[in-house]
Amino acid sequence: MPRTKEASQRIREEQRTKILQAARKVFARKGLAATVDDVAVEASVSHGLAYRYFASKEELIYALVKQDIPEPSAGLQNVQDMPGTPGERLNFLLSEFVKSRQHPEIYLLLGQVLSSDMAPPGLRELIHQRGLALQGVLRQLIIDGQATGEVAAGDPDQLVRAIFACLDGLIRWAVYYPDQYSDHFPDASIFLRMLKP
Amino acid sequence: MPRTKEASQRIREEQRTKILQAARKVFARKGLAATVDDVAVEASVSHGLAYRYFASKEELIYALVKQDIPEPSAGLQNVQDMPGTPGERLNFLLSEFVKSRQHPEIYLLLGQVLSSDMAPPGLRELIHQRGLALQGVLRQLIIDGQATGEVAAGDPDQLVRAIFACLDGLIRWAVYYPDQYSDHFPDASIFLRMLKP
Amino acid sequence: MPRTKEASQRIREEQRTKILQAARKVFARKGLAATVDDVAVEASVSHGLAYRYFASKEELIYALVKQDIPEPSAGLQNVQDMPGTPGERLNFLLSEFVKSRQHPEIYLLLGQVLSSDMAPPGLRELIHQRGLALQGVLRQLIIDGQATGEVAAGDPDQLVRAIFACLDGLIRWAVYYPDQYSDHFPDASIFLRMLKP
Amino acid sequence: MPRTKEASQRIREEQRTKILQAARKVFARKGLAATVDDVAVEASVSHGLAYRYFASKEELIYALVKQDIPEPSAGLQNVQDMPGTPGERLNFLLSEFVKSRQHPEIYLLLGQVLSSDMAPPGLRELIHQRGLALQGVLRQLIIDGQATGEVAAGDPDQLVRAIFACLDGLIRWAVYYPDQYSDHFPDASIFLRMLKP
DNA sequence: GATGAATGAGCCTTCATTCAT
DNA sequence: CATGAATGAAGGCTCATTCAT
Repeated sequence: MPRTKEASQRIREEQRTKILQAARKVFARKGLAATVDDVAVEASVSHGLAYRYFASKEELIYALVKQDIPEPSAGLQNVQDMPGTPGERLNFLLSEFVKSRQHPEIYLLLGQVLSSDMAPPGLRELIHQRGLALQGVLRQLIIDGQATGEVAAGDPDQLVRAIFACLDGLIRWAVYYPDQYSDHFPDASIFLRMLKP
Repeated sequence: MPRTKEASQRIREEQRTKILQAARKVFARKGLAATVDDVAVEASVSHGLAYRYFASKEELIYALVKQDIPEPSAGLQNVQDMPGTPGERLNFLLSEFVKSRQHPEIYLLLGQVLSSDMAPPGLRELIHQRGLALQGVLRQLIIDGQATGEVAAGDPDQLVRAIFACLDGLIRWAVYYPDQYSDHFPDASIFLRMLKP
Repeated sequence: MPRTKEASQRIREEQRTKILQAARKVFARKGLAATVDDVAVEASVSHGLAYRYFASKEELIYALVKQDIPEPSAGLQNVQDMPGTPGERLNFLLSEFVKSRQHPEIYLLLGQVLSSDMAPPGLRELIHQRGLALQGVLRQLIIDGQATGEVAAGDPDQLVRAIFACLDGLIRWAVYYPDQYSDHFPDASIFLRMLKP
Repeated sequence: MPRTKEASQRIREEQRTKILQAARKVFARKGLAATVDDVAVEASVSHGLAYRYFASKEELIYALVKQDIPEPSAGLQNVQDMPGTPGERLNFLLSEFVKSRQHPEIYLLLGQVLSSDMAPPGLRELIHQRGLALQGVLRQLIIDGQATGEVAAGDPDQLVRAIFACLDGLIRWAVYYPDQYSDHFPDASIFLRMLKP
């Protein structure tokens, strides 16, 4: 008597999730050159099983990024329409961003995709687009903040880049040296200080 | 008539340099998973020749990092003993650091080494050590600066990490999007602003 | 209420037959490299089920060939003892052979076994033996026919081989280009012409 | 001092030829499912070397068929324009065909490509086209021969198919049982007999 | 000093086979 | 009886490394 449809379905979802989580950890840390077997071992399954869930290593990476990459709408579009001064909204956006990181590895992963030449085609562009979207929102908030005097004068693009760099670098170091970084992950105030007039 | 000892020696050094430069460019951009042949093609030599200068790919990477990583003495130890206020020395140190980057790829390379699992053993530790050394100097200057009121109050470690993150991230983005970043590479002022009281 | 022994038995035989028929179609067309799953899909069962009826892919192939290969007695031995002239018996034998092909795929399958290196050991020999048996009968009839003047003179072995080649090749083409071949499958007369004095 | 250009070139051609010959033997006998390693072992080289000469197993097969498949012009087009009666030209064509086979395995190989589903795309069509071309020439000669009374009456298409079947099957058996077949490979007369009026 | 032919270890992927349900 | 989740051996392919010239 075969397994019930529901049991089968549940197993498939659990395993898929387990493999994706293993892939996140492995690819984020070791780079996309990590082997499917690395992932399988991390997930405590055989590499063969990974191929029942993902047609190829490339598709596994693709599914992982698609699942992990923040939705562009997740607080970006509507931040613009929130009440409060530009400075307050900026504060909110960065705070949210810093707080929302359950999986800092995600950002490492995105970086790996950007820097690896074996990334699935299209993914690099997607990540780039998402980055630009966030950049755009930040940029506008900064310009608005400069108008109200809440943000220091200066080239807004350079300020945006500095923010991005902070985020990128801090996340990176947080993953590699979790002992020293994770507990005291710099809060949003550090970014705001850069923008203080 | 055989080549003179000197000519021979000169050729060896030129080739070695050519290969190392090619390796820097290739490994920094493609990651350590790039092939020895990629490097050889970039250097316009045969892959076989690379093995006459470096015993293995690992050793090539090792030599490259050893050559490129900033010497710990190169302005670190003695910054402490320079004249001027802590704030002035801090300003000087960061300015030097930003200016000194002929090869921003070096920093990408260091990041590749940190994130790849095929890096020569010991290199990760070396890079980490150098980072810690720079961290230490920065940290002390910040503490001193806080004492003189030139630097904002706050956890010095967190400030150091923010600086590092900026450096790391900005360099990374500068390499990947040279059009947008290289010309206007943020100068030291952006870091100093973070530290402003 | 459990199934009765008889119903159970009937189901087993039906399933077994279904799988064997699927296997014939699949292996004959795709070659022995076709997968067990190909067969299971063709039979509309799970691949797991195939293993309840056949211990291995090899055994499935073995059972299939054993079932499909013409029995050596099926009209061979007794053709020799039939009444009529050798020429008449020859005519009868070839006509029977051409007519008896419900499953031309069988012959393709035999060819696949002969040309694949993953065929169960012994099967090749079996097929070869059966071929030789048929050859022997044919050969004797030809020799007898030559004695009576019904068959052209010449090396009987060469004539036998020509007949075999015709059969083999025609069946093959009939399967691959059924539109052009099946309807007008050459009848026995074509073979007889080769033997005409 | 590197090898001279000429020596390198010569080696490359020799090795390429050696690998292609090994591939012919292996693929013709074992089917396209034979491994690249089978080919490499037969050629007494490493499998890695095979990949320096052919980008993939598929391309190896493709190159092999392209090299081995008889040119359509190689005696087909011009047979039509030869002097002599249709019967004489038919005789000539078939004799040439039988004689020209240095590598009877070629025909097995073509059959393997037709019956395998892993054949490079386009190859099947090519082989089919070549077969049809030969068929067309044969068919016309037979029709002409029937007009002059040199060839037996009957459906020309059926006669063509019989000829093809003989060729196909005889070649097959010649390869599998070279002891019995190769020495006494049926000459063209056997085919002509089938066409005798 | 320099080249590129050659090898084989290792990774991606498929599929025969097992087994829990 | 039947299913499909799971495993691992094996084959396609890449690339670090060696070595004859």
